[in-house]
Amino acid sequence: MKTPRTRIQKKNTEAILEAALDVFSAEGFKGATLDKIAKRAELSKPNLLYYFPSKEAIYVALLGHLMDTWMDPLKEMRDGGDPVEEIVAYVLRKLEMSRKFPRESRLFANEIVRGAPHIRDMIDGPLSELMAEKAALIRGWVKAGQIADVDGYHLIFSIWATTQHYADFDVQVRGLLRPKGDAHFSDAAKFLEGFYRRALRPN
Amino acid sequence: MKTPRTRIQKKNTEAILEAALDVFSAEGFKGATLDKIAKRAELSKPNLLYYFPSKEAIYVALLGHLMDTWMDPLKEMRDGGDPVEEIVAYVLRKLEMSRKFPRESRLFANEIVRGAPHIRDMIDGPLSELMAEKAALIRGWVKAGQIADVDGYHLIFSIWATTQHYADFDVQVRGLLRPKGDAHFSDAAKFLEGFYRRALRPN
DNA sequence: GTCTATAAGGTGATAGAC
DNA sequence: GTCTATCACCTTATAGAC
Repeated sequence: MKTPRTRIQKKNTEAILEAALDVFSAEGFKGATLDKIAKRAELSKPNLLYYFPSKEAIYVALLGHLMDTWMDPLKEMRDGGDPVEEIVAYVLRKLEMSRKFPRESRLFANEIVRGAPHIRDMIDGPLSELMAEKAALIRGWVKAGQIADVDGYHLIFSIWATTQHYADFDVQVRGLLRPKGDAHFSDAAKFLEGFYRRALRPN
Repeated sequence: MKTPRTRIQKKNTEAILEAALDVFSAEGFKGATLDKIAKRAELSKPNLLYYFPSKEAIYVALLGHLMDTWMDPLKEMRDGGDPVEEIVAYVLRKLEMSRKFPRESRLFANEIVRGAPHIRDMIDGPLSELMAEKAALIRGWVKAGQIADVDGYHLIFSIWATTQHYADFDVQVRGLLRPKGDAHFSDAAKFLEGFYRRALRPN
């Protein structure tokens, strides 16, 4: 990505990333074309390639740009207060991310289903460390008898899975529930809250 | 798909579908090429197109071929016996599907993330009916006080999400757990079994 | 039924004018 | 910085020999 200097450059760079998020999340890396991204960003195709050297560069910039946002909700799960409430709060934050940022969720889903060729390093590095830290936190809660005996890794996997499902499989969820707008998200929140509360309650 | 008449035709048709499952599940519809499928099926590219009229025809045949297999575990969840055990058994069947058929899971994941352009009818038709039936079954169990008060649709979504996660996000799961082979699946089974049992236990 | 050759169209990226 | 024109490549699909 060209480091934006003028106001126009900043605006165009942002327009490109916004358009790229639209197209890559909906069609995957291969399915996306520079034509579609250019049209949505209201730029010519060569002009896209003035700001980014290649299609892959746009994709990588987008993933890097969003990675931190994606890991933030988990970072906020901390010790202090009631562990069950801490975990339930994380579940609800993550579900809210699915509601507000479904394209971002699908972008990562696409990338990981394909074997995560562009973010392997992120998974093996920063995400792995964050995961280890939070799994240890959960282990501590289990040992202190504050929550039921669960494995931290699989608990977090289950939270990712259940919440991202509403973004990644949106079409299926809507096809089966036929909700008006996002109405089903409050049902999902109610379900998940009760579910995790019961499953985590000690003894 | 050509209706297989000779032994050779049957063998080739199967080889094509097997190769197509490999390639489509790993690369998505757009990312897959006839070259890759032909090479893996050990046929020439025009020979592929002798058996199937187009790339899309192979893809559609594959999805149709696998749809029933994919819905079967849910069909087997029935009334009779302890409802909690019935649901837990479904969870474990579904997890076993993720272990044994990860490519199939990723094929559907790819398709649905992209908006399910080829299986919309299946979702709105047969799957919708099956879902309604099983949601009603769960509602009955709730009303009889045999399981905790949960919404059937969201319960089934959570089961799909948590179990398919181990197939669809396999790379991420392995990157974080570094398991030997499929060793982590028994941990996942243990986690999910305990989790659903506690969450569903009435009062 | 299976092959080689190739048509036809799309796509990422570059050249060069302005 | 942005555009028009275009190249080089890849991919689906077909033609036609055997």
